[in-house]
Amino acid sequence: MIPDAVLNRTHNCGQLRESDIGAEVRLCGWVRSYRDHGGVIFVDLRDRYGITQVVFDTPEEGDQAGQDSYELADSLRNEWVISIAGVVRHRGEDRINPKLDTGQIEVVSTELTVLNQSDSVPFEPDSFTSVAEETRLKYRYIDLRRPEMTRAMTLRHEITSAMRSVLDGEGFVEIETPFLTRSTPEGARDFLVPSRMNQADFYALPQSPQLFKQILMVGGLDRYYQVVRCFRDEDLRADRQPEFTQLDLEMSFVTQRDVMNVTNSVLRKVCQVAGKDFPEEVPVITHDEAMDKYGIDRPDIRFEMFLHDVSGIAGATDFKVFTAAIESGGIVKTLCVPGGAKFTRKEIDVYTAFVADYGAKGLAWSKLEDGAFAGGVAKFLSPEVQQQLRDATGANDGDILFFAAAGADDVNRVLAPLRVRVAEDLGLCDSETCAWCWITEFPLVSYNEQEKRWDSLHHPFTMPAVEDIEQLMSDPGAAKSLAYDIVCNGTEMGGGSIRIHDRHIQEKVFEILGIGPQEATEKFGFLLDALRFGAPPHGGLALGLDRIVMEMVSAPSLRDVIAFPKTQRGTCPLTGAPGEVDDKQLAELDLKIIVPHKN
RNA sequence: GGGACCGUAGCUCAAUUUGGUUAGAGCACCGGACUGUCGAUCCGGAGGUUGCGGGUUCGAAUCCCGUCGGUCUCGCCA
Repeated sequence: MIPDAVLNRTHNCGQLRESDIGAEVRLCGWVRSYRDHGGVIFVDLRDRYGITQVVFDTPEEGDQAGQDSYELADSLRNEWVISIAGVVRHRGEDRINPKLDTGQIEVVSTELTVLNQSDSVPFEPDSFTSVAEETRLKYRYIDLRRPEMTRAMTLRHEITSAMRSVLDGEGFVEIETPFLTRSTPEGARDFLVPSRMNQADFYALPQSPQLFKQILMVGGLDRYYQVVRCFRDEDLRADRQPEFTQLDLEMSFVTQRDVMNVTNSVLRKVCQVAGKDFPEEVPVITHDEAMDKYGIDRPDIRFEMFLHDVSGIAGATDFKVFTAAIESGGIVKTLCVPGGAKFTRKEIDVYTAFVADYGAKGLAWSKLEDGAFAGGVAKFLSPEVQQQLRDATGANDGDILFFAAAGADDVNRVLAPLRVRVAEDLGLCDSETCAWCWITEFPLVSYNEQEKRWDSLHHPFTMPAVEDIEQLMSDPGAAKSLAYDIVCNGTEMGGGSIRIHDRHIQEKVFEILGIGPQEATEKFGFLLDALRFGAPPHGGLALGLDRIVMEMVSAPSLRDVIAFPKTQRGTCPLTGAPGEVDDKQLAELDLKIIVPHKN
C-alpha cells in the first residue's frame, strides 16, 4: 500500500526554478539516469514536463532515515518510478546545466519511495539513439516517454483544443455521427463489420461523415463540426493510415469564401499554438494554374521553379521524342532549375532513375552555359529554338532544363515530383516554413479511361459551378465545381466544397457519373430524400488533423503523431491486431473462414 | 499487384564488397571503485538459432532460391 502522501506532488519535473530555492517539494517521476559517485548520487527524474536533478548526499553520522534513503537510492535503476521529498537548492555557478530548463537548481532528497521497479527496458526513451520503428511500436508506452513523442502528443491536443475553441467561438456545434453505418459505392475500400442481428449484412466504418453532416444541415443545425475518426481500407504510406482523424465541418447559407475564411481562422490559431507563421492572406491558386505551373493540384510553393509548357517550341524541333509526343496529342513541358548546370552526369542519372518510378521512359535535359545550350538534347535545339526556350522559361546561364514529353497527365505526373525532388536537393525546402495555399475551381469530373466513365474529382455531392444544367450535361469535362483544397508545403491538408442542395441537380450529377436512379436510391436514397424536404444551401470542409500535426512538428511519418498507429501492413505490434477470432464468434455472425490462416 | 532498401547481443551498429581462426563495439544489464556528476567515468563480467527454411561449398553472417517481417514507393487512396 502506497501512502497517499508520497503521491501528493507539489511540482512537476519541469517546473522548479531559482525562485523556488529553499522550498520543500515532492516530485514523482521516472529515473532517466543515475550517477553514483560513491559519496553522492545524482538521479535525473523525468516526467512529461521535464527533467529535474535529484541529489542524495552522504548521510550524517547517526541519521538512520538518511542512511536508508541513500542505500535505496544506490539501488535505483533506469525507468523505476519514484517519489522524492526534498529541498530545492542552487547548484552553484559552475554546476549549472544549460541543457535543462531546471538546470540552475537541484532537489536534495530527504526521503525516497520506490513506487514501482522496472525491468531493463528494451530501449532508452531518450533522444540520442534511433530505434527501429517496429520496436518503438511494440513498446509504445516506453516510446511515448521520449520528449519528441510527448511533444507531438501534447501539441496534437493543443491543436485540437485550438480548433474547438475557434469553432465554438464561431457558433459551431460538435455533433457525433455513427461509426457503424452503411457501405457506399464510390471512393476508398470500406472496412466492413458483420451484423450479428442481421444475417449476411454488414456495417461499414465511415470513410468520412460526409452524408451525415449534410443531413445535419437539412436538420437545421446550421454550423457543425466534429473531430472524428475516418476509416479507409487502402494501402498505407508514410502519410496514410487506415484510421485517421479529421476536423470535419459543415455550414449552412454560406459561400465558398465563407468556408475558406473560417478555415483560415482555424489554421491561423493552430499555427499560433504550434509556433508557426500563418499568412495574412492565403494565396488562392486555381486548379488550372496549379496544374500548369506546378503540374500538381497540391503545389509546394515554398519555392518557385515553375514548369513551362513549351509544346509549340518543341514541336518544331527535329527531336523525335518531342515531335512524336506532340503528334499524338501530347505536350512537352520543361522544368527550369536555376543553377542546375552544375549537376554532374551522375546526378542527372539519379534524376532519370527517379522519374522512371513515375513511368517516364527517359529524361531529356540541356544545360545553359556561356549563352548557349550544351549537353543532353542541345544538338536538337537550333539557335532559334534556343532563344525561344530562353524567352519562354526565363532561363539564364548556369541553369538546366529538364523536359518531359507525353500526354499531359503523364508529363505532370513526372515533372511535379521531379520539381520537388530537385528543390529538396538544392536545399529549398525549409522544414520550418509553412507555405499555405488554397486550390480552387477544380473540374467537377474527370474521365476514367479504364472504366470508360466520368468520376467525381471531389465527391458526387459537389456543386457544379455552372449556370446552365444543359451545358453541364452536354460537356461534363468542361464543368468546374465549387470545391477547394487547402495545401501546405505540397501536402493536401484538407478539402471541401459547396454541396448540391437541389435534388434535381443531384440526380443530374448522378446521371453523369453513371449512377442510375435505382442505385442512387439504394445507396444514397436517404440523402436524396433529405434534399426534398427543405435542404438549405450548405458547404463545408474537412482538415486532416494527423497531417497538420505532422507538418507542425516536421515529423517524417504520420506514425510519429499518432499514439498507437499501424505498420505498413496494417498491423499493431503492441496489441497484435488484427488477429484470429474464436469459432464461436464466427458462428454467431454466421461467418465461415474458407481460406486457411497464413500461420 | 509491381519496384527498391533493410533484418547480426535487450537496443544501435561493425564484420557482407573479396566466403576462411573463437562474429566485434557502444549503450543497457550484473559485480566492483569513486563526494559534484549531468548521455558521468574507471575496472571486471555475462549476453548470439547472424529473422526463418532450403541450396552451393572442404568451409556461409557473407553467394543463390524461397519465405516471414519492417521501411520507402508506383498503382490504389471520391
